[in-house]
Amino acid sequence: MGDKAVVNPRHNKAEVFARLRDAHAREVTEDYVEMIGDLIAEEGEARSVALAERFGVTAATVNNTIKRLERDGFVTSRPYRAIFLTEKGEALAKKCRERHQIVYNFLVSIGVDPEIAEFDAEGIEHHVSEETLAVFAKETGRSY
Amino acid sequence: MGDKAVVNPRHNKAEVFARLRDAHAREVTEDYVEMIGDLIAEEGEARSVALAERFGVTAATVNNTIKRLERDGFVTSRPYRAIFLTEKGEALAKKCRERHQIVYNFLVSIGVDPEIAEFDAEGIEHHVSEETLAVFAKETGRSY
DNA sequence: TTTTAAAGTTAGTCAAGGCTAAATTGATTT
DNA sequence: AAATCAATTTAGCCTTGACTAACTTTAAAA
Ligand SMILES: [Mn+2]
Ligand SMILES: [Mn+2]
Ligand SMILES: [Mn+2]
Ligand SMILES: [Mn+2]
Repeated sequence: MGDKAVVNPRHNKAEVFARLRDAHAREVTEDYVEMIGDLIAEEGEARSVALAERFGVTAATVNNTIKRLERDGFVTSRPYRAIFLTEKGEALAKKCRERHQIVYNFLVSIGVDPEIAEFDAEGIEHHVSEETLAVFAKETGRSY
Repeated sequence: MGDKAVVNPRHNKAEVFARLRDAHAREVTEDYVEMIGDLIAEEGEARSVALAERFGVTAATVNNTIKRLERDGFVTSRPYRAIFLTEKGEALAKKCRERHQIVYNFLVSIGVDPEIAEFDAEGIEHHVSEETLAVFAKETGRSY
């Protein structure tokens, strides 16, 4: 009787959180390659000082992060020189820029103030699956 | 002539990322108080072992986190006993549970598969401002 | 009531991502 | 060519959030 009724274990919650932790681990990398790409496009090159200013962190923090990105094959750099994206880095930057734009456009399209959308998109983008992104893209610009 | 054209500095990008880092710092706390609340509701009490199982982390990790939550005034606990939410913890749990539900419902309502929505909502919820949340709530259930 | 198993704790390690302060290098002025 | 200034790097520190391995306590079985 009763039997603890394991009616619907559905899926392990643990899977959800494992994926969340994965997304987490990629966030800084994604924002950096995107920003490095932006800087190269806007100013011709990406310097540490510009990254530090845009992210609001110290030069030392940028240095550490760039070393990590280099280790992971997303950028190349030589001491006291500018930072460049590898092909792998450019590919990721492109993906992230497009994703960012889709999220931002979607938020604005449903009525979120553009200023607010800019804040929220910066975080949301890292947690949007391909599937959800596709829905966002499809829904954007609809007349509600 | 030219003058470097500082046409539209708008707001500092740095603000956006500062807020992102803030949201980050709150994520684990938010997921824990929500989960502790769920466990108390579902099973009468919140034990470490259940938290470890649901988050997919080790018992040691749960222990560390609970100590931090206790330090920050969200929970109380005594050695080898269950974990309880303080009023502050309950208030946060309630807010997070509602927010989580609104995000999840919204995703499903625009056509995201419920399984996928469960994954994405777990991350997105922490990056949705009050303003965006209000828009999500309003848009949910519309006929598109 | 003793034994055993499960739950919880402690100690020690690690990587990411922040910081400050000090040293170094490169670029611009004088 | 020196001197100076800005940019970058290095060293050392911190917290969070993860782990393993070993230990302790509580609860359940025998
Ligand atoms: Mn971002
Ligand atoms: Mn971005
Ligand atoms: Mn969450
Ligand atoms: Mn949640």
